[in-house]
Amino acid sequence: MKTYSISEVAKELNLTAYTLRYYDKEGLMPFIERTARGTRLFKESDIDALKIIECLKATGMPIKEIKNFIDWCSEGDSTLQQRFDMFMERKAIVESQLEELNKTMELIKHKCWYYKTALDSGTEDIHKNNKIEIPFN
Amino acid sequence: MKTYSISEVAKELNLTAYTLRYYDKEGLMPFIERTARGTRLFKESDIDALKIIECLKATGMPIKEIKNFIDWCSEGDSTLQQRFDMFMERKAIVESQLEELNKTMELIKHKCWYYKTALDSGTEDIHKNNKIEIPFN
DNA sequence: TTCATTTCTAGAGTTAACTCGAAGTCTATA
DNA sequence: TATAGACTTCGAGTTAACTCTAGAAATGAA
Repeated sequence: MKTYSISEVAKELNLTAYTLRYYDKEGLMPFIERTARGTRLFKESDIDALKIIECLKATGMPIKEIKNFIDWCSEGDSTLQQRFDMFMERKAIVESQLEELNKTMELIKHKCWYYKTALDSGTEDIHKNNKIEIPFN
Repeated sequence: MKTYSISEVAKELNLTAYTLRYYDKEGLMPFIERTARGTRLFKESDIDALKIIECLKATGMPIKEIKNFIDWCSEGDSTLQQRFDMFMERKAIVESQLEELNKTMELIKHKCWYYKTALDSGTEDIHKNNKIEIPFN
């Protein structure tokens, strides 16, 4: 079975080897095998697991909570409910993050328009005293 | 003109007074007026400006960069182009954040399905050796 | 008037997530 | 055989963004 070195994995996941060792130190990678000399050997399935970890990080989950999930995975079927609940909770969180980010986008777009019209007229004063019609707010 | 105390503003924006003072210390609020005794007096327009600051923070912009923008605002029309460019750049950044977050959502949804089916059958083994058809990946 | 509450500043402390340096080992090539 | 480069651990250092403490001063209610 093909294995990968820490720097190969780091490159693939756009992380550094330092970061991967830090994750290991924090208990996120109990499944990684080692050579007799202690060098980490990453399998394809380990890279997949790291992608899940990156996914959870992307939802803003702190590393200590991700570790709980990893521990549940090691404990087997008795923790299926916790793991399901966790992902359902994450889903709700990402939904509200998307909502928030869409609101942010609307405001940013409004500002783009605001500065575009200001640039066109040469001054921000165009937006004072109702000198221009505002299409949205 | 109605004014607000620091704790009133903190409450409205879901921040703490500590955080607002920290923003002020970092130069994000050069426009806030003070009483003769030094107490901050927030106007409606100050709250609006703080909402823009929160919006920029929501895009992941660090406070030092937000300060640059605040400084440009104080400099007047000569910085309109920089400010326009900045918001256009933020727009591109939020677009890619939305894209990323949508991908994250897909993976999370997949995991919800994965654990739902595992729970239904009582074991995660259902997902080993093609025992179940995977609708997406 | 006394007591609680709120404000202020300066500066110290906290936390998460890296990020790196030092010192040592192992392997592959010149 | 030596020497460059990748790997290891341990522990220290960094950074951003708060978060709080201390001590002083003002304000408002009982």
